[in-house]
Amino acid sequence: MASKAATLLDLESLEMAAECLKTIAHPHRLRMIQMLLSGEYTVGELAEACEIPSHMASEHLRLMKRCGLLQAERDGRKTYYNVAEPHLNQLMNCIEGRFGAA
Amino acid sequence: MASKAATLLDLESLEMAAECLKTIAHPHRLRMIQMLLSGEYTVGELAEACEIPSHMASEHLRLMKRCGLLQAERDGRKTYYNVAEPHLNQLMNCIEGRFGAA
DNA sequence: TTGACATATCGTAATATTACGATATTTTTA
DNA sequence: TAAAAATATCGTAATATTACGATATGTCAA
Repeated sequence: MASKAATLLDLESLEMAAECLKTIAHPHRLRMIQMLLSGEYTVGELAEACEIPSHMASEHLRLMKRCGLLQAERDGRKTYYNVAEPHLNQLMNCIEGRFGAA
Repeated sequence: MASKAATLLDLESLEMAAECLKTIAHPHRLRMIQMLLSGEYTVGELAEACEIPSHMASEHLRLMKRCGLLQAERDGRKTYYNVAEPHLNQLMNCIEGRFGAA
């Protein structure tokens, strides 16, 4: 536990944070993140879980990869995605704590 | 510490979560939330801190109030806003942990 | 009541996001 | 090489969001 400083973030950091949150703020993307926090999945698997065509899943994944949330690893003709940003786990815990039935 | 269940949220919950995150995902709104986590502020104070006209601050605050993140309390001709959703504190910690210089 | 102050709402133009059909790329198998 | 599978990208129409001037509402003080 380091400095639990109450310093306000500067505008530039807030803009980056906002862009990142905006990327996460989509039901299908939240579902994908939730799945990926427990392991790797292919585009097709994620698409099926979200009940969307795989080319749309691919696009969602591209956006999340672009801002550093995910990373991809190709194996043959499949692409496995996984979580690149460790803070996503904590963030998802917040969301589950707020919106989970529990 | 209750059930740290890894259950996936249903689509409806994810949609609510997404809408909430989308509301937060804006640099001025993040700044307002960060300030409000340390106490009450008026529309004018928040507007000045964000360097935006107060009628725009009012609009941002209305959106955050609408989805239950904030609540307002009028005192004379001023309106004091404060945090209504306790999870915001934890969520902001995540964001500060990720984007703070620290 | 009048004027000033603080906040809220409306209308709308500019911009951003989303979904999705069409098409392209990469890789495996026949 | 040809065909199929798995992803990725492009173009664009529909929709949503944002900023902001104009205007309205509510409150206080003279």
